[in-house]
Amino acid sequence: MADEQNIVSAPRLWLVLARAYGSMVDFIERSINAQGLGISDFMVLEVLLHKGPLTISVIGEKVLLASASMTSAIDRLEKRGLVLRRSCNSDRRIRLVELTTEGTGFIEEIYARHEKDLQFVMAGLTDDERKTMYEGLKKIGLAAKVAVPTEKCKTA
Amino acid sequence: MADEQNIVSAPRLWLVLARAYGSMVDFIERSINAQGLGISDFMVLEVLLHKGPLTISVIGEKVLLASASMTSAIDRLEKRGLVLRRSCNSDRRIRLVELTTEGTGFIEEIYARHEKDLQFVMAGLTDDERKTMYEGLKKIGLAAKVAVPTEKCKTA
DNA sequence: GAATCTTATCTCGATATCGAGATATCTTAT
DNA sequence: ATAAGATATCTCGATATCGAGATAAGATTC
Repeated sequence: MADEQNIVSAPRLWLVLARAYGSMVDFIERSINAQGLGISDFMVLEVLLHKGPLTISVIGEKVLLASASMTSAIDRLEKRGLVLRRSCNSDRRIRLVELTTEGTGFIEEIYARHEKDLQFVMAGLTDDERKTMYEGLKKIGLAAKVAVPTEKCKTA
Repeated sequence: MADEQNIVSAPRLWLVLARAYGSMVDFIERSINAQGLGISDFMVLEVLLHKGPLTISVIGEKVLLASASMTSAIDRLEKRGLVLRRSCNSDRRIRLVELTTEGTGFIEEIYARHEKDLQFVMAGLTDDERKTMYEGLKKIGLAAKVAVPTEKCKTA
């Protein structure tokens, strides 16, 4: 089905996209949960590893967490000694979050495995396929972000 | 970046996949939340609409919810009068869940809009692109489901 | 410099989800 | 028929997340 000449309908494509995403998340979680780390906390650490110290709200934008969720995420990581909050003299509203030495080693090792895992899962894709998927997914993501959903026709 | 000749790395492809998924979920939620319906509840109703009455565990497999989550999902929908649980004589462990008349009308209307929304967001994709993405996403999903994450090298 | 607006973070209460375990029922082997 | 195991659902407690509102500090306007 949906093989040779059949057109892939939007709902079918969305379904397979959602399934692929779900399987990927499961897969990634299986690797990460071993260290007692959730995906969100992992993403926070990863951002800090690759971008250096950042404010809580900037991290939140990168990992797509609301401010309330960020507060507890950083709380969790701080309690485990993986990050620390540092106050800033020039702007005292801000708390700059940075990895501790322990946190750096921790996330470096996990991320290295994570990257290998991703490469392994995507090994079956040719460069052309990757390119097409990359562009297509970007198109979808952008369209979804900009689009306004169909309104219910209200009689009022 | 990642344009003409550059190879799309696995992490980049995963990132854009995750972003596209997130934007799509937001988009779909914007449309569905208006009716005070969450994505999971929407999916439950949708499955019932297209497959007819099903047991709780079968629905759970289709919408990827754990049994505990299914119990409360069906509770929510039943409380709103959109579905009902029917006991089964041939197997009294089972509860067959079916749409009420009201539930049927409700989900039919919402799903029609949902389908239009999906088509709109994906309108920019050619048939070839859809096909490649469909196959590629299936590959990724399958690989992720089968794969065993890299193990941490334990010294024990 | 006081009033007002904006921004960054935190607190609180509500919710969806899950894992583990309880219960009831069905199935199978003896 | 009975025991043992499998299956379907539910209950309970824990968790991550969010929205709304509180607080504090910086920025702007008069």
